[in-house]
Amino acid sequence: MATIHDVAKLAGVSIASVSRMLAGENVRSAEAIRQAISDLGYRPNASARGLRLGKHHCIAVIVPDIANPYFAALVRGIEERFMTQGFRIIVASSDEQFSAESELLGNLVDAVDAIAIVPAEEGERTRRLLAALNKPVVLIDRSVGDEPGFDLVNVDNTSGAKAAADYLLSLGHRRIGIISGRQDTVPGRARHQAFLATLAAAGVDVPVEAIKIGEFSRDFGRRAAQELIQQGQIGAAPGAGAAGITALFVANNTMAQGALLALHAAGVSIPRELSFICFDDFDLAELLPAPVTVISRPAIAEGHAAADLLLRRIEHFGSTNQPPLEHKVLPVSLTIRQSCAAPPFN
Amino acid sequence: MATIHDVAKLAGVSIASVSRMLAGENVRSAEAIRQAISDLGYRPNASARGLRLGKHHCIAVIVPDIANPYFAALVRGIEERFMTQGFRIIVASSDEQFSAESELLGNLVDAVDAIAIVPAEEGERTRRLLAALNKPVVLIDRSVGDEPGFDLVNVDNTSGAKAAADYLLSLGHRRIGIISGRQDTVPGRARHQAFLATLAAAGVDVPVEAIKIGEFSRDFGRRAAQELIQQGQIGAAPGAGAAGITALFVANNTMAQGALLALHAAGVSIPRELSFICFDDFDLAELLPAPVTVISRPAIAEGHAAADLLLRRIEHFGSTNQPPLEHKVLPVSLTIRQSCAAPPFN
DNA sequence: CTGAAAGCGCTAACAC
DNA sequence: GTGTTAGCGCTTTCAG
Repeated sequence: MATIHDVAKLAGVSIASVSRMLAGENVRSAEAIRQAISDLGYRPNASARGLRLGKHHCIAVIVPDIANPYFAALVRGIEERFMTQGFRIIVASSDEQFSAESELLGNLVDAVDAIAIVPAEEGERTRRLLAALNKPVVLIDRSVGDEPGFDLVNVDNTSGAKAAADYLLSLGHRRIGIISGRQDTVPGRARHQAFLATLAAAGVDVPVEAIKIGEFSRDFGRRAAQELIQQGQIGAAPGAGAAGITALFVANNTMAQGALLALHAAGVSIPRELSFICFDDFDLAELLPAPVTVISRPAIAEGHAAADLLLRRIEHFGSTNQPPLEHKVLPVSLTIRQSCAAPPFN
Repeated sequence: MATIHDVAKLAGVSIASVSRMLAGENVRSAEAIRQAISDLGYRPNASARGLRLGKHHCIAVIVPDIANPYFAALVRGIEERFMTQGFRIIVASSDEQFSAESELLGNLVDAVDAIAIVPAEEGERTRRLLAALNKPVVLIDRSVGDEPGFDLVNVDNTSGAKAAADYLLSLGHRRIGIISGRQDTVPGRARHQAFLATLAAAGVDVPVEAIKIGEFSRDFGRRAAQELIQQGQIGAAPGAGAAGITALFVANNTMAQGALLALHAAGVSIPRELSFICFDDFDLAELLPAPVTVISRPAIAEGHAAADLLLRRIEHFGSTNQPPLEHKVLPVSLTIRQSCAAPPFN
């Protein structure tokens, strides 16, 4: 690999001139240097530059699971923005584990200029971990306490859950079930509470038997739906099911897929026996026997927004006038398809 | 950030001793050093180490599109292996563009020790580009010419396509259509040819009107299916369609999703009017009105295999006795669900 | 077993 | 405008 010295020698100048030209300064023998650079196929050594400048032009992106389509799209959005700015992206999956996340962060801090993260855990220890990094951080989708102290991008979970509830209500449903994600996360809590509050405001109470709370995973979604079925909440014989629910809200796509799997296996007909609505769109949602009505959110746009916030903060990092903390909330939208209908008589 | 000097001073030794301890050598004051390290929260600076050693403990992973679930799973597999070995992963999407890929590679080479890549293009110029990197490279899914000169991991496309053809044949289909991906790629070619060859061996010819070849994209899949429908190959009135096809093979998941969308929009009933089978499993394939029968491949395992090959090559890199080039072919399997049936009478 | 010192490739004073 | 030079933090000779 050619170094700056080789270039300087070939061009007949000092290494300083080469370095300057590379930095965009005016140099007399610019042409000769350019020539030498291309002759030698010289490219500056990233480690040396990183060592010298304390900058790496590299961002760490940590998500719970890169194989989850939502996170993949999010990463894509972040990538799109940063690549055009000459930054590299290191992506890693935390597996929803604080310990893994903490280890990853430990390995990556020294190699990156900033961190974009969907934290595995929203507790105080995550906030401390992140703060200790002493680097620009942007939180995505989830927060870390009420006063995170970092920029934050997420979607309007409350409006989304409210829209879902209003829609179900407008269809005439009064006995509604809900499968929610972990309540120690912002999306988990916001969606759960907004949904129930909207129903409550309309005089509709959700009995505890019809509330399932657990991991944001396909597996939990499936188990929760199975329980609902076994309890007779869903799919009881028509007429007999006065106690059962006529509609189900599921708080994210992975859980929804699991629930759909269980519902399908049990032969529950959607929307005839049960109206189904969930948060997050997913691939092929429109191809299902009853195309699923969803609250969709803009994953790629979230990635862009997060990148923009981070870029701004990187720019001002170290200087005294930090831009104020920003919390960007992106809108979600109700995509009506065919998984919801008026409740059956009984 | 604490440096090795701080640690040395606190432990009352020279920086050399600290460095040695870190390298695993025996040192008298190991205990004091360990203490100092943890007191200061010291972690070696990656750039400095990279500069000094010419190694970065970092791998570049380049895929066409990280938002494609197959590639996301592949990346996950690679990640799993490397993370436990203390390597970082830089992921980037090439968008199926040689130019983008080439630029990415240019930006990344100096920062990584090896490259895992699903090349956007399989031509000679990609081979040259990769060879010029002078780093360990593993090709995944696609090759770069007949003599790539790199380790390669892919799946048994031929057997998979053959299995699909045999299955359709065994069901009694004789008029079969195919939607294939770009023929300048290994998977595109292998699947296409094996499928047609298997049919031909059974005396079944596929008319040119029933062969669609294009991008491996959802969009092309949709267009191809639409054409098939418009041409009267699919969905013609029963009895009238002696010229139409009774089964369709689609060569990958994204095209299959597009085709399914078009078929669904046109009201084609699967498998009553048309049997449908495709390469690659996809999320929720089992939830569709007619759960899709597929040839599934082990994305995560491919990632593991690629990582293992690369690890081995990194280890021996520079030494004289290079391990021989390896081409690892992983098996695929036919997952029978309900999208295929015997052809309708007419 | 240990410390001093050289140097990886680069940038940014500093002096001209 | 230009060249010289001092490190960035680390590993690794080389003496001891």
